[in-house]
Amino acid sequence: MKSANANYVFRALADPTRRAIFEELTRHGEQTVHALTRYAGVSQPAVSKHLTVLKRAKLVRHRRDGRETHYRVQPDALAPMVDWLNYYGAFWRDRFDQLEKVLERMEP
Amino acid sequence: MKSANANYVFRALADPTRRAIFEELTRHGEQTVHALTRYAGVSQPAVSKHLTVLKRAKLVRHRRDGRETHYRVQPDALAPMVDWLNYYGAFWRDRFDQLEKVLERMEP
DNA sequence: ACAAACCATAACCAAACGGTTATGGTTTGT
DNA sequence: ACAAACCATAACCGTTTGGTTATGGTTTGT
Repeated sequence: MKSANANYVFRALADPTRRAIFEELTRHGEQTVHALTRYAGVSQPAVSKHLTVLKRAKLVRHRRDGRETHYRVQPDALAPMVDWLNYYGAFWRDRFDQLEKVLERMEP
Repeated sequence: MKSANANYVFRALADPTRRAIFEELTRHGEQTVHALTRYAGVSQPAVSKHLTVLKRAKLVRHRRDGRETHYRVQPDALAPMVDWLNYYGAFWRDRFDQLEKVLERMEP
């Protein structure tokens, strides 16, 4: 099995700027490269390159609309990392701690 | 909050060789550098350096015993990554998919 | 006592990385 | 029609990274 994508996902999220972009897209939804550039604190080409890396990992999708390109997260792409943690990382006790948090969020 | 360790954890696990070492230690328990070197397919100094990076992220601990050093995983150190996934990654719908897997594994 | 085993560190190297500025292609507004 | 806005790509650059070989310090076995 050993999804070749797992590598891309782990690599993509290793960089803090890339994580910040992903986090921003998660919190505030779809955004243009321009908006992300203002947020990220680096140049526009740098943001474009980061988005390319995130795209390679399928962590984001893009949608062109005229002269602007909107990016949004594709959270399913985190599956390899989640699976990896299920397997090698988290033990049952931790899992259940997380489950409690999840349930708390469901019925506040 | 923003644990500075999260960076180290994400970075450490970005490299496939390092992930392989961590996986090996998780599956087969504590091992010497020599054993890990045979497994990893790179030179012994390379393994030592990888172990240093994993140590920096607190993903492994070492225990000296005579001339050999035994390494073992410290899975708690994965907490920042688990937290991150809880927060930015998986939403509760996905969580339930995972939960099913967890339950399947619990009672086979 | 001595040779061999185990490991970490140093020194070095090519390649990858993350950033920059420059440029060009579309698209939009006037 | 034209200038400006938006984005991607190219070209470039210093630093980091992942690997190597060389070396030296402990520890073990004989």
